[in-house]
Amino acid sequence: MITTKNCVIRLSRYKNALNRFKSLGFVKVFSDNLADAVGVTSSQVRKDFSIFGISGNKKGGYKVDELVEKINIILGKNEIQQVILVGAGHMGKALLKYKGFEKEGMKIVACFDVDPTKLNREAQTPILSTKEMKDFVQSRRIKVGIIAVPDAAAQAVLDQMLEAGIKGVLNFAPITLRGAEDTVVNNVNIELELENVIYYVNALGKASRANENQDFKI
Amino acid sequence: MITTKNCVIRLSRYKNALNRFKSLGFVKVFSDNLADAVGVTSSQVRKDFSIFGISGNKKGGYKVDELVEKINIILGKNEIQQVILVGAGHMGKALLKYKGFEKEGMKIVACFDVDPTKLNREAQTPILSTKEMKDFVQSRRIKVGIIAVPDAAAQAVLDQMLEAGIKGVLNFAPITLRGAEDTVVNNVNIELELENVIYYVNALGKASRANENQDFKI
DNA sequence: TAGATTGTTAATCGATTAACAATC
DNA sequence: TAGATTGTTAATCGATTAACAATC
Repeated sequence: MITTKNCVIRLSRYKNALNRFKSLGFVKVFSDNLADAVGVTSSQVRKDFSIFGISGNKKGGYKVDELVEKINIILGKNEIQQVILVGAGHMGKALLKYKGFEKEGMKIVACFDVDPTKLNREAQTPILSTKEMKDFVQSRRIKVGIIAVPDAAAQAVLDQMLEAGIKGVLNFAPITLRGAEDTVVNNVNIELELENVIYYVNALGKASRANENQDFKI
Repeated sequence: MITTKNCVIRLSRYKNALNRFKSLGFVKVFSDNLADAVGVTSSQVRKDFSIFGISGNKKGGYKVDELVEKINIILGKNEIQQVILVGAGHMGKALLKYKGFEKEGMKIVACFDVDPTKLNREAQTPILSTKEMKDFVQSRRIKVGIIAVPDAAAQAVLDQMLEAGIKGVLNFAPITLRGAEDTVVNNVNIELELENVIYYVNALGKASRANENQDFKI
């Protein structure tokens, strides 16, 4: 099975679009509907589905319920995914309180921090000492973690997580981390994303001032 | 000038790597050094630079200071970029307190929320009523904003921002927003990013259990 | 100079799209 | 059936990489 990063991300987007279709009462959808909703071509939709072995009905489109179910299985959403979080700073706390994860079947089961003043074992999601992380991860066989620590600490935290048995990491520290062979690290660099927006705003501004829009492609 | 999304993002990464090289005392770097630091090929580095009209010295590599300066100008980092934030919930507050933006010459100058209990005009970064947004944006000619509101409110907030004159938006609401012709919307969907990590962890797990690693490409 | 590195062109690679046979 | 839609193959498009002349 050859998959590409983009096509997994699109699968998540199809799922989100399908849930919206479902709440609108749709029972079946065509590749065209999904394409419009996600902003891709219908060829792309059918191609993506064929990569993951998802098939619909010739002429009949796809049944929304079945399709959501198939995608959820592929994305591992048929069971609740337990995730740990390292870093109880501003970003970490925001993630802890974020409702979106549970809605999507992902649950932060514990948070870890090196700062003793931040610990709180009684909280709904306990904030524990980073020293306890390895035991916690191993006893619960947790495979996924989130890093929300300052950049200077991020690499060391990643090393500790991988050593504890974590296989996949979502990193919010503004430094590109790279994992080992059989692990995944997904870097979300907020500064960089904002920088990117600023670049295009300036580029668009220059383009419109010079009437050269056609030279810009975003 | 034909540019691609990826090549602007790489430009930010080069800049970050260069700052690290600088702090290590490097005066000049070669395309090879940057390639290693960012995880691309040296061809890619030189190609990217040529797209942006950045040139170095044949044989002599690139002078770190000059290169950083050139990249900063391209990315619009030669002056402080004023940004507004809409949404003073958990994520919004975390972004307000986030130190990384100012370090990178980007400053959140005001936050807006519809909830009157959240307003705080005296805070270091004032939290104002969303009703005041348009005036604020127009009088200060602000072009960039961040959305950190629940998904159900996101589209309406985007419309208000564009109407006020905002040209570029970084959206953290878990719904893909699309802007108008001459605007940029960059969607950062945290749920989707975590979902993506989970997919690959499961895929790697399956691959290693089945000894089929060669069938997976990430 | 000889060796090394840039800048750019051509080749390769991969991802997207168009087209269409199969078929309901 | 006729019309419409899937699933897949082939064509296209764009991005990355390799190669190398220029040159310091």
